[in-house]
Amino acid sequence: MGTKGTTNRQRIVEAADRLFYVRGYNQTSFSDISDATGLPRGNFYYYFKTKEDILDAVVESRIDGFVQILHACSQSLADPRARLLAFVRVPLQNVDQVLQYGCPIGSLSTELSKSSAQDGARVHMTAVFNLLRQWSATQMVAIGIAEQRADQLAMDLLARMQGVVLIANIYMDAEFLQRACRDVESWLVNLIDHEVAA
Amino acid sequence: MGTKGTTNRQRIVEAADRLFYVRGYNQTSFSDISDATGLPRGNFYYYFKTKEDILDAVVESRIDGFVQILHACSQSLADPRARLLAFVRVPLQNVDQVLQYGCPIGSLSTELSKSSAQDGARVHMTAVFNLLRQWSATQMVAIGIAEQRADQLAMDLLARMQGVVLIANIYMDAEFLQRACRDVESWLVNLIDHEVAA
DNA sequence: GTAAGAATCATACGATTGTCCAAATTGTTG
DNA sequence: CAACAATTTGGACAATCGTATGATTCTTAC
Repeated sequence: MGTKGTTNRQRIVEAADRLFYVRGYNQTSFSDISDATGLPRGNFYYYFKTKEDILDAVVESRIDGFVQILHACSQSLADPRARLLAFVRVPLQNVDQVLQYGCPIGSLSTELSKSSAQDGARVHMTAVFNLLRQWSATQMVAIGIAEQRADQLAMDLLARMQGVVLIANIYMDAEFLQRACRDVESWLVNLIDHEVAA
Repeated sequence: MGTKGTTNRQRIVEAADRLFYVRGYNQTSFSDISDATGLPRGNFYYYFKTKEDILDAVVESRIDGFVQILHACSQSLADPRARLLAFVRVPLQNVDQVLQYGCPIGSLSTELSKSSAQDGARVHMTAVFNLLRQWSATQMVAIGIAEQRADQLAMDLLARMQGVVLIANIYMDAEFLQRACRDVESWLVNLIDHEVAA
C-alpha cells in the first residue's frame, strides 16, 4: 500500500499544523506549505480537494494528539486533582511558543469564528475545546463534584487558561504567564476543596 | 478646508473598524471596504499609503473611543469600585456581537500577534490593552491597593474577561457569558475587600 | 515484463489581492 | 473668470491566491 503516500500526507498535515499555528490559517498559503514540505503545490490536491480539507485534517490530527496526551496523563497520574493541575501547567511547558503565538487552539478558533470561512471549520475546531472540556469535567466528577457543576467549572477553567495565555501572548510576558498559571492552580485547589466539602 | 475629505476618511476608518472586527484584518480586502463605503478603491490611497496605515488609523480611533468612554465612566461614577464593576459588565451590553465575533480588541490582537504582519501593528494594538490596563490599575489604586499589586490585578482582570469572552464566543453561549461575568464581578468584589483589609 | 493503478510532478488558469497613477472633478482664492 | 490646490475617480499593474489538469514516475500484481 501507499507507505510513501501516507508519509507525504502526514508531512503536509504536520507542516500545515505548525503553519496554521504560527502564521494563522488564512495567512498560510499553499506555497508556504509547499516550501515547508518540499512537495510541489500540485500534489496537495491528490490528498485534499480544498484548503478547508487540509484544515479538517489538521484539526483531526490535533484531536488525536490531545486524545493521546490526555490518555497518557490519565494513566500516569491516578489522582484526578493531579491530572487537572498537570493540565493547568501545560502552558508552562511551551513558554516560548505561547508567548510568541498564543494558544494553538484558542487562536485558531478565534480566527475561524470570524465570518470568513464556512461554518464547517468553526464547528470542527470547537471539537477540540469539547474534548478538553469533557476531559476536565470528567476529572472533576471523579473528584466528587456534581456533573452539571463540573461542566461549569470545566468551562471556567478553560476560560481562565485562555485568558491567561492570551494576555501573556499580547504582552509577551513570561513572568505573568507563570504567576497567573500558579494563580489558576491555587484557585483550582481551593475550589475543589470547597466544592467537595459542600 | 476638507470638510468632505475628513468625512470620507472617517467613513473609511469606520467601515474598516467594523470589518476588521467582523471578518478580521487579513480577511478584509480593499474591495470590502469599497463596497461598505461606496468609495472607489483608488481613493483610499489618498488618505492612507498602505493597508497597515488604515489599521493604525482604526486602532487610533478605537483608542480615542475608549478614552472617551472611560472618561465618561469616570465622571458619571465617583466610586472606583462601581467603575470597575461597570467595566466588567461591558461584554453584557453587546452580547450578540460578543457571541458572534468575540472581543474587538482581543481577537484583533490575537490575529496580529501572528508572524504575518510587521511588528508595528502588534505594538499599536497592544496600546489599546495598555489603556484598559492602566485605567483599571488606576481605579484599584484609588481604592487603596498598592500600585504594583494593582497592575497585577489589572492584568488578571483583563485576562479573566478575555477568557470569558473567548469561550463564550467559541460556544456562542450567552448563558455562560452572563454567569461568568457575574463570577468575575464577585471575584473582583471579594478581592478588593480582601486586599484593602490587608 | 508488462499492464494497471497509485502517486508525484510541473505548469497554467481565472480571480483577487494590495498598490499605484494619471486624468477628471471639485473647491478655494486672486 | 482664471489659476491653483485639494480631492475624487476609474482603471491598470504585478503578484499571489486557491484551484485544476495532463503528463510523468513509481509500485504492484499477474
